[in-house]
This record gives sequence, C-alpha cells and structure tokens, in this order.
Amino acid sequence: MNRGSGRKTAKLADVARLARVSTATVSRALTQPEKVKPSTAARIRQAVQTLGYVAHGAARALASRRTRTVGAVIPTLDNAIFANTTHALQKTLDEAGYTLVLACHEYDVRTEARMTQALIERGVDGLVLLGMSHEASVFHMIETHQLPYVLTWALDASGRHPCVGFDNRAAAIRVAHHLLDLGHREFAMIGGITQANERARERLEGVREALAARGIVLRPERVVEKPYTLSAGREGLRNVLGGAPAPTAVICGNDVLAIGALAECRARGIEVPREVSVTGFDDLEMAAVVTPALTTVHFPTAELGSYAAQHLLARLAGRPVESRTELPVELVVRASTAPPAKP
Amino acid sequence: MNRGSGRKTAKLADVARLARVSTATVSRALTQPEKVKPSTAARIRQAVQTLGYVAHGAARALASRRTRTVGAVIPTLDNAIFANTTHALQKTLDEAGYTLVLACHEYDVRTEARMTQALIERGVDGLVLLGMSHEASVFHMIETHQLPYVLTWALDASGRHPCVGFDNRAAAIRVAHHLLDLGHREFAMIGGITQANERARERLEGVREALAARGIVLRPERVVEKPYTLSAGREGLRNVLGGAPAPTAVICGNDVLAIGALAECRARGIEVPREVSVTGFDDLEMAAVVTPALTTVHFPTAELGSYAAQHLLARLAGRPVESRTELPVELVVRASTAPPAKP
DNA sequence: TTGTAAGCGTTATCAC
DNA sequence: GTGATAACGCTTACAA
Repeated sequence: MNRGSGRKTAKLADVARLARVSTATVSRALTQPEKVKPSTAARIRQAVQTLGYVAHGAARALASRRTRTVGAVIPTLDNAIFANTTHALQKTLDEAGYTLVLACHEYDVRTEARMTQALIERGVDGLVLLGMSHEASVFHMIETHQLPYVLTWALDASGRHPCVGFDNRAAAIRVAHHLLDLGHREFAMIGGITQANERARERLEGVREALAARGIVLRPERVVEKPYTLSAGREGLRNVLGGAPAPTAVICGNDVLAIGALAECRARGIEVPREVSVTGFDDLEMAAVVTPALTTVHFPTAELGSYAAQHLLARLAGRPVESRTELPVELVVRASTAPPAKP
Repeated sequence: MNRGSGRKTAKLADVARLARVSTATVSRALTQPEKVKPSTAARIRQAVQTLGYVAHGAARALASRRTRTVGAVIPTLDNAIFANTTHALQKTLDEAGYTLVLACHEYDVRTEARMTQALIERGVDGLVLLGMSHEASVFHMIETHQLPYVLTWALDASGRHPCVGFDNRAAAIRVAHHLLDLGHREFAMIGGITQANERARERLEGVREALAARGIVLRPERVVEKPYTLSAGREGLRNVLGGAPAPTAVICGNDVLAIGALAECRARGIEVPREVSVTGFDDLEMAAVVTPALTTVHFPTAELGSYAAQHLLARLAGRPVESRTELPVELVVRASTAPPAKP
C-alpha cells in the first residue's frame, strides 16, 4: 500500500530526501538545532516548510521513550476551583512544551483508578493527582512505571508523596475562631460530602476541633453534608435551622453552598447578614454581591496549578524540588456580625 | 542494555512468553477478545495480571495508526460555560474509550494555531475547536492530515465545517424583543470584547438588529465591551449610565457581567430591579440569588460537549452524522419590569 | 484458532 | 557535522 502517487503526510525521510541529508540530521535539526551546521539547518527548515511536515508523535515517543505529555486526574471541571487549577496547570505545562491530558472521575475512586491506568497507557511522562485518597492500584502503577507525580489539593503528613496544597483543617479552624471571637456560640455547618471528599472532611473536622477547644459541641442536627450546588445550600440551611436556640452563625463548606444558604435566608425572610463563613475558593467580588456579611477563605487555586506543573517539570528535567509545599490561604472578612443580643 | 536482571516494565513479548503464545495472540486477546479461544484468553489474562502489564501507547499508536485520543482547543477553563462543556466532552469520550487532550489559548488565535499543531503532533485522532474563527493554518493542517473535527459553540452558515452550537444572534434578538415588549425604549449594553470573540459579536449584533427593527438606535456611549469579570461588569454599568434619558434596561453579554452590573447598582443605590438581561450560560439559581429581576438565556452547555464528542466518535467509527446541529436555548424570565413611567 | 514477520516513523549509537 | 542502522513495542496481513 501507499504505492503509486498516493500522497500521505510527509515523514522525516521525505524531509531528509528533499534536504539531501540523512534522517538522523533532520531529527537533530528538529530537536537540537545547535548540533547542526546553520546552512544545512536552513535547508532542512525549508524542506519542512514546503512539505508541511509535522512530526509523528507516536514514533517520536516510541523512539525517545517520552511523550512530553502530562496527565491530570481530577474530580470534576464543574467546580470552579478545579477548573481554575487545571487551567493554570495547562498553561504552565504549555509554556514548557508539554501537553495536558485530562480525566475527570466525578468523585469515584474506582473510575479514578481506571482513568489513571488509561493515562499511563497513553504514555504520560508525569501525573497530577488530586487529593490524598486513591486506590492502592494507583500508587502501585505509578511505582512500577517509575512515573513522576505530584498530589495537588493535598498535604501529605507522612511525607511519602510529593504534594502541594492548602491546610484545609487550619483554614476551618481560623474561620471558627473568627466567629467565636465575634461572640457566636450557636453554630451550624453545611459541608460537602465527607465520604468521598477528604477536603470536606478536613474542613468539618477543623470546625469541630476549634469549637470543641472552647467547649462547644457541634450537634448532629446542626451538621449536614451536601453536594456543592446552590439548591443543596438552600436545603442545607432549612435542615439546620430547626430547634432552639437557633444558630447565629452558619459555616459553609464552600462558596456555592454559602450562596445557596444566603438565598434561602432571603427567601424565608430570615435576617441577613447572619454570619456565614465559607471555606474554599471564592470569587471575592461575587461574595460581596450576595451579601457584605460573608467571611471567606481565599485559596490561590491558580497558583496551585502552576506550582504543580512546575514541580513536575522540575522532576522531569532532573532538577531538585521541594517535595511538600503548603500554599498560604487568606481569611477575608468583609463585615463582622456579632450574634443578636439574647432576649 | 536491559540485560541481566534489570527489571523494566513488562512488554507484550513477556506476556506472550509467560502465556506460551505468540505476541500476535496476546495482542488480539487484548483488543479483540472474541477472536481468541476462551482458554488461551484466560491464560493470557492471568499472565497480564501477574506481570502487571500495561500496554505501551506509543508503540500501539505507531503500529495501529491511531491513538484513541481526541484534542480540544478552547479559549479558557476559567469561564464556567467552557469548563462545563469540556467536562461533558471528556466524560462522553471516556465512555467510548477515548482520552481527552486539552489546550487553552486564552483568546489568542496565534496561540490557538500553535496549540492545534501541538495536538496534531501528539497524534490526536480527532479535534474539537471552539468557535468559527481560526487561523487559516489551522484548517490547513486539519485538511492535510485528514483529521476528523467539529466546531463547537459555532454554527457554520456556509456549511463548510461540521459544527454544533447555539444561535447567539437569535438569542440576543429574543432578549431584546422581550424588553421591547415590556415597554423599554432606552437601552444599554455591556458586552464581551467583540474583537476576539465572535459570540460576543453576534450577541451585540443581535441586539442592535432587533432594536433597529423597531427604530431604536443603540447609541455608542451606551455600548461598552468588557472582559467577562465582575469588576468589568460594575465598571460597565458606570460607563453606560451617563447622559439622559438614562437607560431603563441593560443587556449584558453574559452572566458574570450582569451580576457585576447589579452589584454596582446596589452599591450606588440605583433601584434594582432595573431590567437586566443576560445572554449566555447562567446558573439559574445564582441569578435568582442576586435579584429576581433578571432575564437570562439558558444555554445547555453540557449537552453541547456531549454532542460534540458523539459527533466525533461517530465519524471515527465511520458512522454517519449530521454535519450541523443547532441546540435550542431557553429564555428564562423570572420577573418582568416595565420601565418607570415618564415623569 | 494461532504463529510468523514485516512494518509503523522516530531517535540514538556508533562510526566516519 | 553528518550518515548508517539498530532499536523502540506493538499491530496486522498472511500463512499455517
């Protein structure tokens, strides 16, 4: 096949023939131009141009044993914080000549394992995972393939895995302290679903811990776990409102839940601002639009993606890197509301 | 090299040896299990298991001349609508055994061309582009590589390109008619930056056209183009507010601009609801949180991604598909405000 | 049903 | 600086 005048896409040999050099020289001219005489380099460039030659990645990968590709396995792109991190990740990779291969597992560890294997089969040179919790098979595959990787949105206490992330627990504690200092004593929490989400778990635990340290117990009927949607936030507020005394402060697991909760307040004529705190990335202005009485924790999510990329790129280049990086978060207090005076 | 006891990752030949069959049979067992006797298939499966064999994608791609990979080149993931479309795209591709390779060009056509070439070099089997406007070189490369592709967020009037998208112009016209029917006559528009964004352009043109049809001219000082950020929305509202008579209706290019504009209204004590209309994807509940007086156009962005994937998958499988698909959008009116009575 | 062997298009190791 | 040429690991006619 491919005999006769059938015109397929040009290959390296075609370029070599047209430039009157060997394929070896063309290959060098393309990947290490300094290793070839300027005049021949020019001739080759010309040939590439006229033939519209584009390298064949698979062949290149097979011979060089690397794809210049990095895989990322994340829960979802429908959460703005992950989309933002992924965007920054891709951008930084691109600047270094790497291409991003993406997979979303929608909070299913089984799916995550399958997708990770798929990316490894595709030959990614490095891997970005999100969070600490993964199936054993995932780490096993990474190990046997000697694949450089980094965990994002995670801080490994054991020091076993390279990671870059935020301290969710500490952030939650700061939020709780802020509210306690304002005088709040009746709390509620609308968190994410902790079963499949360690970040949601850490935030809840942080709040519990901070309150407990001051002798306050977060009662079960004052804690709900919800998916990160506005309607869940609304529903969550209804759920935690029953009973007396009513909570004077509601801590939400992320911005979407918080805005949903505020919407429900408004709909029910509940006085707003009541102090609502958000843990997680937030669009600061957006929060201000919804209500000025919103304390949030700002996570620099883009930096996270960029940093993850840099970490991987360094390791792929054989440069040394810190194995564990904690990025600072910022508590943003727009207005502070004390609890209503007791009747 | 690789002599002695050096243990590298297992290859097909290793599996074959262990299973006492040829590499051809292993290959078949892996890709077309029905073509091999159940008992040998089992033996092979066993061998794969014990060796922890994972296929080498590059080799596979080189031999089979396809990567089971699809590339997507989008403007950004920092816009929720594109993140949502991309998420659905990835999900649908995954279900068919394809992997997504992603690139964001941040509204730069030159970058887009470069990234498209990079994806083609990586060997994607198909390509998803966003919008109609691309450098000639992009279509040229696609053509010479005979690469299946589909344009999303675009409807090609000429019928030259396979596409799936929304009619932005028609959506804008519907919004304008809605406001006209309410009695509004003084309009302003805070749109996206039309120079680099054909969707923003279509929306602006649609509004202009609809108003013109009723003899109303959108005066230059009542039209501003802004990036899709909240602060730009706030600024935009300040920009279009000057002069008399003041606009009674403000049409915004997307939900972010609209929410920013409403924030500015509130900050300046301007009576809200004033009628603000949004063209573009919106989180319906989010809009309701900000103000009940917000007319929006809902775009089913996830369907768009899923459909784009299906289109490409069909073509890759040699199945026939419609070349052009227009997805319906929905005008969502939450509350309708007539303009204030003339003094 | 299974085996043999010829590629697939590069890169990399040598000589020259 | 440049050229031969052997890998790279798999798929796929074609044979058996």
